[in-house]
Amino acid sequence: MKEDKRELIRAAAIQVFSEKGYHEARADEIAQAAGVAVGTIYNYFENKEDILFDIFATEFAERRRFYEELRASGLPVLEQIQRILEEHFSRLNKRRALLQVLLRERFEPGKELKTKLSELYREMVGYVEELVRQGIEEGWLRQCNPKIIAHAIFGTVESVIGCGMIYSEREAAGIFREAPRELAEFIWKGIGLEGGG
Amino acid sequence: MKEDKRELIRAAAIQVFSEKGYHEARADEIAQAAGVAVGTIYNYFENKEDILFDIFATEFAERRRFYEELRASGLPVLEQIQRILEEHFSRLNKRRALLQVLLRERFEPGKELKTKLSELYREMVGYVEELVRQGIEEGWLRQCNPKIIAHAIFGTVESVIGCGMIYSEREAAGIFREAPRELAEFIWKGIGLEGGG
Amino acid sequence: MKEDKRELIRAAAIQVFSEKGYHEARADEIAQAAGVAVGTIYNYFENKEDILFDIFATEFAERRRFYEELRASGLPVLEQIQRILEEHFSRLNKRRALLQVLLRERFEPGKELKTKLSELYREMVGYVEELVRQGIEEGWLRQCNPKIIAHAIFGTVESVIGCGMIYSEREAAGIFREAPRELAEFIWKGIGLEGGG
Amino acid sequence: MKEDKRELIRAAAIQVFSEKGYHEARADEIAQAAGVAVGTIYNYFENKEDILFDIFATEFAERRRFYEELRASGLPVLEQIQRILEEHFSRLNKRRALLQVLLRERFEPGKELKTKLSELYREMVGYVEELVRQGIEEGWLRQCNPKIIAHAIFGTVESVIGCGMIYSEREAAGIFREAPRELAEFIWKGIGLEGGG
DNA sequence: GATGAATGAGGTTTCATTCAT
DNA sequence: AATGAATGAAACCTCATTCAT
Repeated sequence: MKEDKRELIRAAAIQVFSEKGYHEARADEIAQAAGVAVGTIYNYFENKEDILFDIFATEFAERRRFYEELRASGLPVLEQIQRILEEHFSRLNKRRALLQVLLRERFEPGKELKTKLSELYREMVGYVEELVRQGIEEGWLRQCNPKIIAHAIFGTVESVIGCGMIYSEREAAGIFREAPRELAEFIWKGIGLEGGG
Repeated sequence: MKEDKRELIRAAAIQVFSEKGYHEARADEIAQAAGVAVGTIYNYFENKEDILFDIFATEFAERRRFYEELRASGLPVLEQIQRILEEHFSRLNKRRALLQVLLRERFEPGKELKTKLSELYREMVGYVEELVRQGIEEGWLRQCNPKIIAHAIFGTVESVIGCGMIYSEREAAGIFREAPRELAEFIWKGIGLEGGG
Repeated sequence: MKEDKRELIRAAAIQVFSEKGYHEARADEIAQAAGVAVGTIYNYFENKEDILFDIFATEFAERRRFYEELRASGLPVLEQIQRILEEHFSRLNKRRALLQVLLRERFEPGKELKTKLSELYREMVGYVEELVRQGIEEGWLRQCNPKIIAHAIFGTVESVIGCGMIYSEREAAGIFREAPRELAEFIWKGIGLEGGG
Repeated sequence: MKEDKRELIRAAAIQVFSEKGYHEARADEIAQAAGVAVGTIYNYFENKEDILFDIFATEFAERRRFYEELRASGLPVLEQIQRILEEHFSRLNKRRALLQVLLRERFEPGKELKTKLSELYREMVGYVEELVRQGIEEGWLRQCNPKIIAHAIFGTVESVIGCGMIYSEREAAGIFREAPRELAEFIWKGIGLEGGG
């Protein structure tokens, strides 16, 4: 019940943030989108920033869980990376608004939020960085700088999310359909052993 | 003379935007950073949005010129891509603030600005897309979706700029030093012909 | 039963009002201090103002009873004034919070509340004024303006209550201990017949 | 010029605060009373609290100067006390609104303001306390607790100011006319040597 | 009668923009 | 052309009060 309302507001905020951006999103709009009064928002969140932070924290908690299950799975590193991409893209359509918010606001400055979001983001990239590092050690991946490559991988994925913001709905849909396969191959060839498979 | 002052304000705005983000940047701060009065800003720019747009437009005009010279150069496609990366990274350190602004605000919504920025961004990616398309046709690059791959390339590059915002100065410096070589290899292997080089 | 709850809320309100002042006191805080839900407050009081008014009215009703008993007692005027001071100070420690509220909010404006409180306050002072007037008529007190002197007497007493708000607990305790004797002498000499006693 | 505007706003605030009390006074009302836009207030003051503090600080700085000149004057203590009362009452009519604000809000709570105002108030009373202490030492005044008596003196004076808030304009005027003489006598007899003069 | 989540009017404050100097 | 004080619309957020449970 209580969590329902909080969830409702978060969902509305994701929608509005994705349409207008965090700064352009007005508290009343979020309230209206959630079908509640403005004041209600503030019964569940400290302030507007807190909503944004909560969106990041919730999503990243979910990802963290996913990554840790994966890590515990004992699957080969390459397969783990594939799973991450699959997972990511399989949810892209359902959660486009969310991902756009994450993409757009991840460097959002403003006191502590900036620091908090940076931490979360670094942690996310950190998981992939670790995978890459293992891959190299285990000889599945070519020699490379794991941090830079991890960021590059995130970058390729994020660029596709960004397409949702600059192309028409129709065009974006096509991109989203093909992107998983295209990117997997791009990344795979980009970091795999030469001539590898 | 007149352009000097305008340039001064733009430079100040880039600095402030990169530190605080477009929305958190106050007109007064920009003025102060530029060493002029607030009112002066409005003698050279319509409004705050206009400054941001001008930053994008100026930078993109420069890139456009660069791309077009490159296109006219008749160099092999692969070399052209290399030149783009070189150009990009060789200027990264001098222009970090600018690139951070471009990265952070490129999806900035708000009426017409969004449309304008999207257009500029699409155009930029379009150049690379075209190169990739040519590369495939000419048999230098493997079969792939040029639009998606062009975005992916942009994504890898942007991800490195983003590092400047989430790591310490020291750590970022290290990343910036190694990134050009790392990314060039990543991209090259990612899109080159198998076993190619 | 019913009155118990009302009493509980009033007591909590006195506490919170004395700590934060009427305006800074939040309905939730009062509820929490009373150990009830916010809604419950509104089963016993019209609104926040009503609580404040009730605090004044209750206290003033008590004082009124005291003054009228005193008046009916037929005691000499001077003794009556002494009794008032005694009564006041003997209860000061037990009811510091209440007296601070009365002191702080007695000129509280706001539509009808102001008028009501002013009336109550005028009435209180009126009792003393009347005593002073009688004292003069009966020749026990020197010639003076009874209204002004009555206010002055109230003022001296109130100033001591105010000490509770600006000095440390320890220092205030010392003041409260000595104040009754000091003020009684001050007032007595101030209004008594010259050389009188 | 710049100070004129600040002065204008302060004066308007005194007026509005005295009519409605600090908490009921709305920023727009102050602006309107000052004949400026709301925003202008915030070019001269941090926030609403800052205006109130400034009113106190300005007035108390003035009093401090007056007290220190007096102290340096070498006048007999009793005369100094008389001068303080004279000064106070001679300005009462011109500055009724100001004094009402000071009276009403001196215990105003709210974070730091409370502490600051308490300090200022303690300092004010401290001057009189010191005078009383000297008076006792020099044998002009009877033995008494200087701190309590200083507060009592302030209390008598404040009570008269309070009359301005509970009586009609007409009645208050009469009180203000007679109060200086009445109070001076009351205080004088209250603290002077018995049978003294 | 008690509860406390929901409400939304209304307050303070910010800050892009203007314009008289 | 430069200035920067003045502007006031608009945003965030608070909190007294209500009312369904």
